[in-house]
Amino acid sequence: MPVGLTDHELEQLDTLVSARTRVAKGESLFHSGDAFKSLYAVRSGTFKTRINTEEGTDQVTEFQMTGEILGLDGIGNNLHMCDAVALEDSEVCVIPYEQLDTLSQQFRPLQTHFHRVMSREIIKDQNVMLLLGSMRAEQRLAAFFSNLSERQKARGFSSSQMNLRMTREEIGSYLGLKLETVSRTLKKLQNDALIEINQRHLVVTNPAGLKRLAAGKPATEA
Amino acid sequence: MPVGLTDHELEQLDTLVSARTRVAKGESLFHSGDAFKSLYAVRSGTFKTRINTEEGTDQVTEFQMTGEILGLDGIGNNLHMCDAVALEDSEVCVIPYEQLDTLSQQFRPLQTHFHRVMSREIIKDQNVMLLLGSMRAEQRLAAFFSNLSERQKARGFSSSQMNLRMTREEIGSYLGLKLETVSRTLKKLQNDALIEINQRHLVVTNPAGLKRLAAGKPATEA
DNA sequence: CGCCCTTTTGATCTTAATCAACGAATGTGG
DNA sequence: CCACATTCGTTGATTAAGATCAAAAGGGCG
Repeated sequence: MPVGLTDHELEQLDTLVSARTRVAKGESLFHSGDAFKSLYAVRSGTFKTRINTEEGTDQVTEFQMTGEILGLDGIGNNLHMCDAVALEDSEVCVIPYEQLDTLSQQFRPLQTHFHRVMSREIIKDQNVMLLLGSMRAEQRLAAFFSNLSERQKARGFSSSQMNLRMTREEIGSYLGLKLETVSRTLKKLQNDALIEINQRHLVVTNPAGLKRLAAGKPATEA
Repeated sequence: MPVGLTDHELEQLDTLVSARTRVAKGESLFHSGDAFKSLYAVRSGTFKTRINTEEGTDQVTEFQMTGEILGLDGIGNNLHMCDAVALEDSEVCVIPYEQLDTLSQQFRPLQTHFHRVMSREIIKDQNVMLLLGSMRAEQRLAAFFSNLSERQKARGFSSSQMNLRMTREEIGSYLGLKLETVSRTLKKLQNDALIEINQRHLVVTNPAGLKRLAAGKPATEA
């Protein structure tokens, strides 16, 4: 976060993220249509965001882990456009948006940082569009696990071993696949010795191969 | 745009978007990997943005019409993450990002507006994710044309009749379909009397039906 | 322990991709 | 202005990937 601030400024920044909320597994942090007041930073746990279709079905748009921001889509219309649901007991920092905006006016580094966060969200979404628009099932799952693995690593956890917090159906919803396809494709990845998966426990046995597959290359070195 | 500004402030805002650039059909405004310096607002014409995959294939992420903003994905890493290509002879306003940031610090309404623009980009992308993740070909094209139609209308043009600026392949790339599928599906929509399409000339003969189809309902009223 | 949710597995069907050929439009240079 | 080349679009036949339908096995939790 920004540097070179006075004590008073730091204090203000501190108050910005002082409020915390617990969200139990299965509970929602906000719903689509709710008035937008705050962004949220995940302090612990995992969330999914879910967009509702007119048909009644819905689709997972993102999984958020510790440190990631929830609610950016609310700014546009002062309304949340998705549901945010905790996949396990979780805790978030509440970031009142008015206050963030005000502080951004005062501290340019905060503004700069915030713009980057928003832009990176756009970049991330466009990468998902790429995945959904042009990858096959195997590639999608390889990309998904590679991404999870990197995010785990960035948080100081093992990149080769983790417990998935989401069901096959949620993974499928995010990746544009049916849960049966997810299950079958996982087995295929396991047969190819890229991963080992047992229920929710994932072991990445061949990270390089997984990454190559995600990039559309054969899993075995060319 | 913001109101309640002094003459001096208005002048500054004026200089923000004073520079214009022409981009000939087929030419690029920027490329993926280029240093990010400016955002661009389309003054006239049409662009596509295109993201490159590691496999060498690429995918259209967006079509931009008059008034829409190009380059938001550059902020995150100070690097453009996509190519922007003019689909016809076009003109853009150059918005130097440094300057925009500075002015945002001074004029809160500008900051607010800019945040909304970014957030709406996120919302839009997530709607595309929904399209790519869970709609069938017919639905995707119905949604695409409904959207185009609305945007035309918002610009004061006919919502029922327009000239497409993009090829079948570009439409397919954007919608996650092959060009042959686009062609066939267009014929199907035409047979169902929802549209008439002749080369690039599109007539929406049944906008309500098209919208229903886009929403996953049957095109004919229930 | 029993119930329910999740996951796996199998058989079949549907959609869109792929391969292939042709026709239509656009643009270029002579 | 016309002949040619090139890009773009349509159409047909076939294939492949994933969806769907169905059933059973495995885990977790009250």
